[in-house]
Amino acid sequence: MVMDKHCAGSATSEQILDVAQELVQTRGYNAFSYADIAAALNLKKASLHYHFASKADLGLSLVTRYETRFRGALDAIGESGADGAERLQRYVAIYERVLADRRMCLCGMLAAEFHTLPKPMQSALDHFFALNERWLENVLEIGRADGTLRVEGSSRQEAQFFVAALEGAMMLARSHGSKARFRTAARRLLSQFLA
Amino acid sequence: MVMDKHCAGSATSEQILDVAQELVQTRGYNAFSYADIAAALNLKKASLHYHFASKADLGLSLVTRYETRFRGALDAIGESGADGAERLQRYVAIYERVLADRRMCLCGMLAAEFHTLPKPMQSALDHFFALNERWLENVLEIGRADGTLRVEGSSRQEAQFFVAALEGAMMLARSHGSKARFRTAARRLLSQFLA
DNA sequence: GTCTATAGGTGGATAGAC
DNA sequence: GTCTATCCACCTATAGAC
Repeated sequence: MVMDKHCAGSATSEQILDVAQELVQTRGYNAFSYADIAAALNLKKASLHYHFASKADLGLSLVTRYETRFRGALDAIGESGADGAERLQRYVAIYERVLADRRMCLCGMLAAEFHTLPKPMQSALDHFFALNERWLENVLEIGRADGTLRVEGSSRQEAQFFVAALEGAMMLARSHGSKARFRTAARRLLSQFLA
Repeated sequence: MVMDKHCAGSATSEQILDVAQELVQTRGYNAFSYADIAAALNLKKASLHYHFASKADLGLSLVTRYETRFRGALDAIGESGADGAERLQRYVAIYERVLADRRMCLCGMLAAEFHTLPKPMQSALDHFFALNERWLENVLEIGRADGTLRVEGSSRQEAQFFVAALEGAMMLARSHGSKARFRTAARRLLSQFLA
């Protein structure tokens, strides 16, 4: 694997991203600091700036890495040759995996803080959601064609609704401290699309 | 009208709450400061502490006032003698009114920041959502009884799903800067319940 | 790559004059 | 009720030694 300058992708850089991601998913971008990360990794605050010059850089790396991983999961589904219904179920399964104890979807959390984020992060977020919606739109059309999904009306709008409902369910389930609550809502959402 | 000590409910206190509410709805609890409010009202930071001793007090007042107003709107619907479908439509209309330019539902925004909030605010949030879900559950049962709503399965779970979908739609519509996007999702959600 | 030290700013909060 | 003045903790970020 090729590393760029500064060895982004180094073990330490990845650990920083791991800790930062958990912090953002549980507390949000505006509620975590370099001090939190340094403490978790037994480093000093200043050392973090070697890997990510500014908090904005760190935040952007967070979103792009998240999207890359997410895209990988979507690609895996696409290459599986599954039918529409199976693809949709696996999409929901990705969200369930993302949602650990008190973790919200990284991009769902950042969407709440949207207007306080640096521009590059906002653009990356737009890109993430556009990717999701495009992918889902395609899945809905596949399912409509193969008869495994019941999709009435615009598949574009249905895809947007699907993402919104999932993110909302995650957010509210989290404040109730209940992963089960998310699962119930997710299955409820899924069931209305299954033929 | 009776005022409590400190004249909570005074003109200035209400103005502080108004500004703070807009700030929380657009930026979140962790991304606004007493300095922001002071600047907007041409006051000094220290003066704000006369009305709200701490930021936690201010935050709590924000949520309780919001719930009181929300409850007022729900009561008005309840006393109207409307059928189930009309009640549900009016519930969605409340959310549409809440959503100004870049404003998210106050409690939806705070739900994202949940684990960083002082305990009293967390309890107030739980209370708000419990109120909403109870009220909605009742409406769904009314609609099922009068034949104006199509509700399959547990009305409790359907009510939770309804709130989650609305909040999620609001959050994502906001990061796209489009109120229209929320309306589309809201109508899509409504339509699946209308008989 | 990580450290110490520090700069420069902002956060919420308090004391006391008016 | 609002002000000035101040406190202290914390923030992001930088410079330079090791």
